[in-house]
Amino acid sequence: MAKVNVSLPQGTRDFGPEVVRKRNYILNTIRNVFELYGFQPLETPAMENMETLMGKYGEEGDKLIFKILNNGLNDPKNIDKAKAAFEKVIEGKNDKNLTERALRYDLTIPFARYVAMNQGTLTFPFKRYQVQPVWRADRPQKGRYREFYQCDADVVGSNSLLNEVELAIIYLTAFKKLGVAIELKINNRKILSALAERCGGSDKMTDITVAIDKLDKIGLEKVKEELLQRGLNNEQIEIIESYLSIDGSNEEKLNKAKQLLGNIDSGKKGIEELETLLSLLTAHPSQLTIDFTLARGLNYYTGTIFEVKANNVQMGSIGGGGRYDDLTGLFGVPNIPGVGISFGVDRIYDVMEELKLFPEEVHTGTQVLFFNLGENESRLAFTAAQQLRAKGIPCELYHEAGKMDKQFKYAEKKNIPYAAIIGSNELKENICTLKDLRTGEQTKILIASLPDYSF
RNA sequence: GUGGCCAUAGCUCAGUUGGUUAGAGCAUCAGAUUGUGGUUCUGAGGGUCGUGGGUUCGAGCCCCAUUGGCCACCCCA
Repeated sequence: MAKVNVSLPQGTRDFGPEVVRKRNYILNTIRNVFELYGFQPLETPAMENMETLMGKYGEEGDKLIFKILNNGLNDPKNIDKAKAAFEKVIEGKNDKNLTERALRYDLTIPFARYVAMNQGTLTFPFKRYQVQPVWRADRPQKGRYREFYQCDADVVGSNSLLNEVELAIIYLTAFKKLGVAIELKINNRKILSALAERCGGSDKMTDITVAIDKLDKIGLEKVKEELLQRGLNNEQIEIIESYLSIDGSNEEKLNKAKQLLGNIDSGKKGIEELETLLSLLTAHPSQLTIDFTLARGLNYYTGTIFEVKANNVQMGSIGGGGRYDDLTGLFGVPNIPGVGISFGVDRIYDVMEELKLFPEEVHTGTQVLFFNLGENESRLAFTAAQQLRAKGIPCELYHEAGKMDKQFKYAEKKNIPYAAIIGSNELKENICTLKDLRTGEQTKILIASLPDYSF
């Protein structure tokens, strides 16, 4: 065998037939739930103009954007410009003479761009879902890839909390259908901003959220250390500590939060929103957890924030989202509020694989394999196969007359449940030996009645 | 971007303090078996030991570099 010396770019993967079937199972399940709630599909290009993406994901995010080199850099008339641009890029600045396009980093910003561009023609509230790959120049590790799919649903043009309620139910419904046990964590950015206000100023907001988001990972002491490093004083840290130590049932947590932050406008508003949300979701209490330590990295969130954690498995969040007041403002169209959620498809796949949650049926494609046992036999088999296909039953005719041994093994490997054997004996009587390969049982039936058999 | 561990057949892995021709299981192919697979038995193919350099009489093993994988940090889905 020739030595194959090719490889894949770091952090990317091929998806073989089995894997694609499982992935489609996940995606179709989620898509169906989206459709059920009136969301419409949208697709945007793999690449965007650099300025659409830059500066939208924070300093760290900018570094992780995959940039696309311009064409024609070696053209003599461009060489000087390209060299100058390269110098600038080395200094950490982008330059259009070297790169003016980049691969999309998430689906939310391209969506905001789309809404901004089409605001005149869209019917609001506009509800869309989008399932496409995104790219990040991150170093791969467990549950983290350089190319991965996001599966987002957003509603823009509505301030109603009803949207949050529906999105929460979409999460719960989709994961229930997939058989994945989850906890849906909820918090509200307004509460976090009230906390920042109590600690001396809204300019501390980012420092506080970044630090407390790590609580479950590094523990309280380390969080306090980090807060100190980020320039907060002991009095302020004490307030944050009392905030973080809030525990109990959702109701108890809300009461304690009221005592701490209820006299600040944004805190009061945030707590009210959480209360309303919970009161509308009373049918699903056990999976909903208020988590005041939940902060979410993306800074454009302004209200409710969500995060989905799978139970019984070591894995980062498998979904997240939240409300943003003014995402399209970035593209010159202010005052279009929105709220959205995202499913981490690749991580959901890994979780389902680890917990063995894929149903048996996802493996089967072809239902019937017609054996090829000679020229005349296969002609008849071919006709029969066409009749089954006309009925919508996926089937195959073995590609050449070969040993039965081989044909059985082919069926076994492809997980085909039925073998239809038409040999010289069957040919004479116009019948077919139909064998169920899972049980080993076989029956003879008329070829003419094959399309009516319930496979 | 920073750090740790790893890389031997298609896959999972052995390979002794550096020593002759690098092994096993699974998988593949062929035969035992001319119309009944999954079991069993027999046999075969398959490797410049990730790549490049170095040390040595001699390197799969030691050293350096490089690429890739896994894991942690940063960040995130």
